[in-house]
Amino acid sequence: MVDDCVRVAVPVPLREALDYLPPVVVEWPLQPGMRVRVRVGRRRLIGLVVATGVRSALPRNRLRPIEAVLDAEPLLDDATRELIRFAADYYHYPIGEVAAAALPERLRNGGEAQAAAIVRWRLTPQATPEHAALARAPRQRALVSYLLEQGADAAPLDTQSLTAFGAGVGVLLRELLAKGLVERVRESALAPAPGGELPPALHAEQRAAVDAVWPSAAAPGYATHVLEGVTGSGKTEVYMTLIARALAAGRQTLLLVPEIGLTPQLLARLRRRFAVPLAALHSGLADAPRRDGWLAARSGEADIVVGTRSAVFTPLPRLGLIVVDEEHDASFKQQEGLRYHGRDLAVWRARRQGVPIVLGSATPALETLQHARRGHYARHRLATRAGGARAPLLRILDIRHGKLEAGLSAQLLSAVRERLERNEQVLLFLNRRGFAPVLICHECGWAAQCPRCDAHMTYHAASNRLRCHHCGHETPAPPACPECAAPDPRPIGQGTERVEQALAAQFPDVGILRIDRDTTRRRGALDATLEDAHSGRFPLLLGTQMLTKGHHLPNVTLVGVIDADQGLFSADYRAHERLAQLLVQVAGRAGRAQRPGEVIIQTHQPEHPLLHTLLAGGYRAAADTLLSEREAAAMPPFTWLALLRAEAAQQTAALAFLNAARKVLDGLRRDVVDVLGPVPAPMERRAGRYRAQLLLRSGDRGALHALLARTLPELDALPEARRARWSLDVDPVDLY
DNA sequence: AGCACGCCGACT
DNA sequence: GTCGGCGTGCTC
Repeated sequence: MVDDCVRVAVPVPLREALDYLPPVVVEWPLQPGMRVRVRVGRRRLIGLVVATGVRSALPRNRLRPIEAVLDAEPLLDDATRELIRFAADYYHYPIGEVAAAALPERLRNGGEAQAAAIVRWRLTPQATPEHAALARAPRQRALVSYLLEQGADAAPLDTQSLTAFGAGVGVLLRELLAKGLVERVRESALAPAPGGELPPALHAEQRAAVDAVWPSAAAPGYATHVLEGVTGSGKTEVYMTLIARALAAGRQTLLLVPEIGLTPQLLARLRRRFAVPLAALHSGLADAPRRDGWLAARSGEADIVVGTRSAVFTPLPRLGLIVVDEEHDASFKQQEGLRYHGRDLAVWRARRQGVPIVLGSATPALETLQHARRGHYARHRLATRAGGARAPLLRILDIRHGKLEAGLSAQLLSAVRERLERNEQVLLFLNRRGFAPVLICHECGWAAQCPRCDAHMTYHAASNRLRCHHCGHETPAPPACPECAAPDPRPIGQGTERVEQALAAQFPDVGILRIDRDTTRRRGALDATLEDAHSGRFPLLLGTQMLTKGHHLPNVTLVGVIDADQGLFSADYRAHERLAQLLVQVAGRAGRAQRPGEVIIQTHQPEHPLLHTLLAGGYRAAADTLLSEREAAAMPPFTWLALLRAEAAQQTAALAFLNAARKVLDGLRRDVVDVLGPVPAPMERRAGRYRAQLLLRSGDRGALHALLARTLPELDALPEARRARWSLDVDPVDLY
C-alpha cells in the first residue's frame, strides 16, 4: 500500500486530524498548510492539511477523497503550523479548532486568499466624449468628460471620489468598462505611512536596553528580554528603536498589545516614524480588512504587524523581532474556547523562529519575574522618567473613622479641591461601575438578587434599572420592596455613577468625565472619551480599570484610589498581584509632566503589609514578597496549574462529571500531581447554570501535561461528559 | 460541535 | 396509528 494519504485538521472537537485520500483531480501538489474542502459525516468543512504522504491506520475503503483544494500554495508556513501543533498539545485542545482559531474569519470560511484591492479607475486612450458608444448615454459621457478634465497624468480615482456623479457611479463605470473606455487599476490596501519623524535621543538606560536586545546590524537570535520600565520611562521609544533596527536588517516586527492598547494614537505614532507598510490586527476590525492585514503579514509586504493576542498566529516570513507590550495584562489570556496565553505562545514562537522577544511592563507578571530570576530571561530596567519627571508620592489614607460621602473621605475631597483650584487635573479610580452594587430593603433586609446568578444586581441610576454584571440580566428597579412592600429600597455601596453624582454636588462648576464600560459602550467611544480626557474641559476624571492602562494624561497631578479594600480581600490567589499592578499602573497616570504627582489610596486596612511593601519598596519589593508567598503556598510560578471546569443546569451533573474525572485521574499514576476538588465554583450559579471545578497542580510541568494527555481522551468517553459542559484551562489566570 | 439513529409519549 | 423528545454514537 502506498503512503499517499493526507492528514487534515478539521474544525470539529476531535483531538486528532482525520485522514483523507488525495483529491481525484490533482491540479498541483498538495502540501501541508493548504486549505481543503472535505466531507465530515454529512457535512462539508474547510480543513487544513497538516501532513501529506502519510499512511492511515484506517483501511482505504473507509477513507474519503479530498473534495477540493482551496490554495495553490500553503497558506501557513512551517513555523505557524508548528505553533498550532504546539498550542493544540499544550492547551489540550482539538487541532482542527486551533487551526481555525489561527485563521482570520474570511479564510477560515474558505474565502480566497487574496486581499481586496482598492480599485481605482482611469480612462483608456480611446476614450473621448464624442465616442460613438456614448451617443445615447449622457451620464456616461459626462463622466468621461470629467475624467478627461483631470488631465492625462492625473492619478486614477477611486469610486469614493466620484460620488458627485451619484450613488450609481459604479454602474456607469462598469458600463464604460464594458465599452473599453475605462480600465481598472488595482493597488494594495495597505495605507502607505508618511514616516520620517525623527527619533528623540535615547537616555542611557534606553540605549543599554536596545543594545542588549539588538547589539549589531545583524539580526540577533532568540532571547527573551524583560523590559521593566516605570510608566513614563520611555518603553515605547525602546520598542521603536528596536523596530528601526529590525527594519534596517530587512526583518518584520510583531508587536502584541493588550486589547485596550491598540489605539489610534499608537498606530499614528508608528506611522509618523516609519514609512513602511503596517498591518493592524484587532477585534474591532471588519472581516475583510482583517484578512487583508493578515495576508500582508504573510506575504512579507507588511514590515510591522500590530495586534492583540490572536495576532500571535500570523505567519511572518521575515520575522526578526517580537514585542509584547504590557505583558502582565490579563487580556493576553483568552478566556473561552482555546484558552491560550498570547504572551506565552509568543515566547515559544520567538524561540522556534530564532528571534529576540521583548516583554515590556512597568509591573511584570510574577511568572515573568521568576523566569528572569532563574536566568531564562534577561532583565533590563528603565528607572528614569523621561523629561526628569519625578515619581509620584504614594499615600495611604486611613478611612476607618471619618465620614464618607459616596465613599469619598473629607481628606480626599479637600485634596481634590486643592488641585482643582490650582487648575490641575484629578483622576479618581473606582473599579465598580453602576450606581451601587446592591439594592437593599431597609425594613426587611431583602436584597436584589440576580435570578440566574449567585450575585447581587447592580443598581444603575441613569436607567433606574437593576443589572447583573455577570450575566447581563436586567429588570426595572422596584419602587417598593418585593418582600414587604416598604417603599424605596436603598442602594448600598458605591459605583462610578454615584461617585460622579456626589462629585457633581461637591464641585458644581467643574467638568467631570466618567469613563467606564457604560459610557464607552459604542465602538470607538473610548477613543473619543480619551480625547475628551486630554482636552482640558474635564478637570475631574472618574473611571474604572480602563482608565489605568497606559494612556498619557500629562496634566493629572492627583490620583485617588477610592477603594483599595476590594483587592485586598479577594479569594483569588492572584488578587494581590493584580492589586499591586493596578495601584502601580494607576499611580503611573500621575505627574508625568514636570508637575510632581500624588496618589492617595483610601483603605480600611492601613496596616496591610501589601500596601506597606508597595509604599516602601515599590512594585519590585511587592513582587518579591508575593513570590515568597507563592512559593510557600506551592502556587505558580513555583507550580503549574490546570483547571477542569464543568457547568450544567443541575449541579449534580457538573459534579458527577468532575467526580468521574477524578476517578480517572486517581486510576492513573499521578504521584507528582495534586488533584484538588471537585468543589463548586466560587460563584456557584451563573447565568442559570451551576458550575464546579477540579484543580490539578504539579511542581513538574511535564508530568502534569503527560497526565492530561492520557486523561483527556478518557474524559471525552465518559457518559457524564455528555451531561455537562466542560473545559480545561491550562495555566488559568483566575480560578473563577 | 453537528448530525443521524433509535426508542418511548401526546397528538393530527 | 405518527411527530418528536433527547440519549448515544460517530465523524477519516
